[in-house]
Amino acid sequence: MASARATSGGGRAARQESLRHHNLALTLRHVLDAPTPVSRADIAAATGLTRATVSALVDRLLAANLVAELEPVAAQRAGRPAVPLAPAKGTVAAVGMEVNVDYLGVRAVDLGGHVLQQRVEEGDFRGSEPEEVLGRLAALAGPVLAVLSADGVVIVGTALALPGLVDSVTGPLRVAPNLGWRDVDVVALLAEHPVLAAMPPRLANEANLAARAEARARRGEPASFVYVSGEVGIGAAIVLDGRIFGGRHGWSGEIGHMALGTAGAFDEGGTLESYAGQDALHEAAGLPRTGSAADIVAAARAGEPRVLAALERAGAALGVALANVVHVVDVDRVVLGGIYADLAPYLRDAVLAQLERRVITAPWAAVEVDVARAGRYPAMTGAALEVLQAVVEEPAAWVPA
Amino acid sequence: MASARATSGGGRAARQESLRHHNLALTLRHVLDAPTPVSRADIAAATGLTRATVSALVDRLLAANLVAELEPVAAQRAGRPAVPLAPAKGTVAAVGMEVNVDYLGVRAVDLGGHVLQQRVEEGDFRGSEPEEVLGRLAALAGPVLAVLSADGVVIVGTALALPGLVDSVTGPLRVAPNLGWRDVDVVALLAEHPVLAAMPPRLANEANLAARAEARARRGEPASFVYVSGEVGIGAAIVLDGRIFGGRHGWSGEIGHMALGTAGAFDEGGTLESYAGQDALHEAAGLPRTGSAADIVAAARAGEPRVLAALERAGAALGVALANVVHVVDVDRVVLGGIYADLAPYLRDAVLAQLERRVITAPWAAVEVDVARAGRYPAMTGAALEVLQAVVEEPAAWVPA
DNA sequence: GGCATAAGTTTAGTGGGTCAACAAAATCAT
DNA sequence: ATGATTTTGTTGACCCACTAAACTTATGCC
Repeated sequence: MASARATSGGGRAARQESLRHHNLALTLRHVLDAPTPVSRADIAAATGLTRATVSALVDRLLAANLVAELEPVAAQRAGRPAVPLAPAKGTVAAVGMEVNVDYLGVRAVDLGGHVLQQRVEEGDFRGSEPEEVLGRLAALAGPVLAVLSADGVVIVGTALALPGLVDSVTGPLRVAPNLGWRDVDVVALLAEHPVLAAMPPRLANEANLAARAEARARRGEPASFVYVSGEVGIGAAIVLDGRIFGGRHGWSGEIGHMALGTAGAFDEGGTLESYAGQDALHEAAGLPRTGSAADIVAAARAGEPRVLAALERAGAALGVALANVVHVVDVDRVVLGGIYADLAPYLRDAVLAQLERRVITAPWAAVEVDVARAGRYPAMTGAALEVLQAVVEEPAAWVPA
Repeated sequence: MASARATSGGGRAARQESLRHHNLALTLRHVLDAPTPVSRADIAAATGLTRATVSALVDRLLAANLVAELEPVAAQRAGRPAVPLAPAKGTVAAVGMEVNVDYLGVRAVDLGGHVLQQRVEEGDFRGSEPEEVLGRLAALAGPVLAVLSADGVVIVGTALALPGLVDSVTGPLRVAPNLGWRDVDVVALLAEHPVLAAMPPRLANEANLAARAEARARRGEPASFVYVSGEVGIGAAIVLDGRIFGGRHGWSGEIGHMALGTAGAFDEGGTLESYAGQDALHEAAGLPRTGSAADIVAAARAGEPRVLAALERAGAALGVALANVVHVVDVDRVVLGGIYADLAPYLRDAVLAQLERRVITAPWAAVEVDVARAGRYPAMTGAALEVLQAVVEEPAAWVPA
């Protein structure tokens, strides 16, 4: 498939239909990405299409319930008032799911990004049994899907975020170290539960999906950054112009395993995770190794010196690793997510210091370090957005003939 | 520009014309990428366009001298024999140039990838004066351009490969450590020479352009890899599905500055370049520091133990750095270029060993280590290909109305 | 109420495809 | 040799999605 693309040069023949598909997607994106409702005339002006064409396209989007007309607001200026268009609410949605080390959950999101339904269960899933955990997940998904169906919501599909390596080419979860899972056919196990049998999820890495949610939360701003997801493991995702860059198999951003080196020589020493992972942090801070992230945050807020020192050291390690990432992919923004978002006040300076010191391009393009804005459980939202992406890219498939 | 893209969602309105542009480019790519001449019917079958449409498109490409009809060869099977189509030879070309530490040169390449003209001058340009060096480059370019013009070749444009950081957004060469150049407005300096005044080159990093030549040399094969360019500095380029991934400013792949850490803690120690760069190699091998790469190759072939040990150590450092790259961008192939291509017999095993040991995804997708195949001075070829890319992507601009 | 202005719709026209029939040039079969 | 077969490339009727420009609708302003 990928090699076919490579040989043929990427891209199929464009027919008349392709034109319409392209412009339909363009129009839809315009409605979805706009911070405030837009009119047909706005879309025409922004895209370069004529108003006639936009009208025709919008009609199709309305018929498919992807877009809705709002009540006209009192116009400020002369002329016929515009009909505001916005993403349709609660008509088309996707279901994002997540299994992580200390929680699992299900979240339904519509095209406008609104959460329609949600169920989350906290717990400790280290060294858990996949069958049992996925059973619990299915139990959460059941009522969510039931309510959506009852409300007449069209469910586009489902996706599941996992804290590990998912092979996007061939399917299975290869390994999720902190769950203790290895070579688990997650889709098959979930398919045993009737509620999900008809809707097999696509799987993806937690960090990549969280980054998608973060990209959406930042739409309108420069959309290229490295998202760092600090949990028990450390994942990252590379976002370029609003698109997640997953790599050949979906395994990009595995910075937790980056070699940093310590004593002796470059070929000895630990990985980033061994310096800045949650467990390493607990240990360095003198807290119980299996504690939660909240422990560290509380201790840091209380100003405990040992904890603050541990955080500064972790921040430095993270900064070195991120400098390497910046050297490899040339991005000029880092977004701290997961536990690092909460710990940012105690980490950020150390991260910035290393970036400034090591990144050779820093004099011309300083690397900025931001805190994540996508809210709690971003990977669940991102999983839903991942599925909705299919609608955004090919709305024609969802439009009645 | 980039933010406008981000807000509008990337992509302009498609009109009827866009259809033709797209299909024209598709058809041209098919002729260019095919290992052997193709017929109109072949293109139709491969692209999904009808033969009628392909005929019309090919007529335009013929009129523009982008494609040529060859003499029919004796057909093997029944039916009217096909008219073979191939990239036109010597009708349309681009000029690639390069200034590097120990040579500079100019090379003209046509759409079929054939070298039409070439001038190379060897020398030592460490700590050189930009004005003088660029003057020499212009002196080489003069005759090349003259011959092309005399032959009636349409010159699409020029590009210049440099061993340093070129800001692709705002223009100037920021820094080329091994030339000793800093904040040089290369385009302005070259424009002072009449031959190049009308054809200002676009600038890019040497490794990125070399990787483009390598990608072309491998067309038809899986086209995702990391290209490592070992010269005095160490650069890399990330190639994904045949496209060079340059990053925000064109500064991706700066792995020479990757922190590997040595004694003490992760925040001390050296960069990859300090372990595996050409100067470091010379020093570790006990050869004069300013020697050439040929010295090392000769000594290694002679089997000198100290040299072999130095190469193994450099290979290990490179392997650690490349493992980091693989973790960040998820590619499963490394191509050794520059001096590393010549040194591959003595480095490769050490690189592979580190990759196998450190890359956590290795069990499911082993990272392969290849040797570059793009020949001598790949960045010159790549620079020309970079310019020709514009024709390949938008042939409509070069087709008479 | 009339005029200016802007949003959205209608209708004719155009460009670039498809489809099907046909012409051209070879091999194959008798 | 001659006609049947096969494949390539071309021709012309048709179709679809866009543009352009006129028209209708709905407001603000004087």
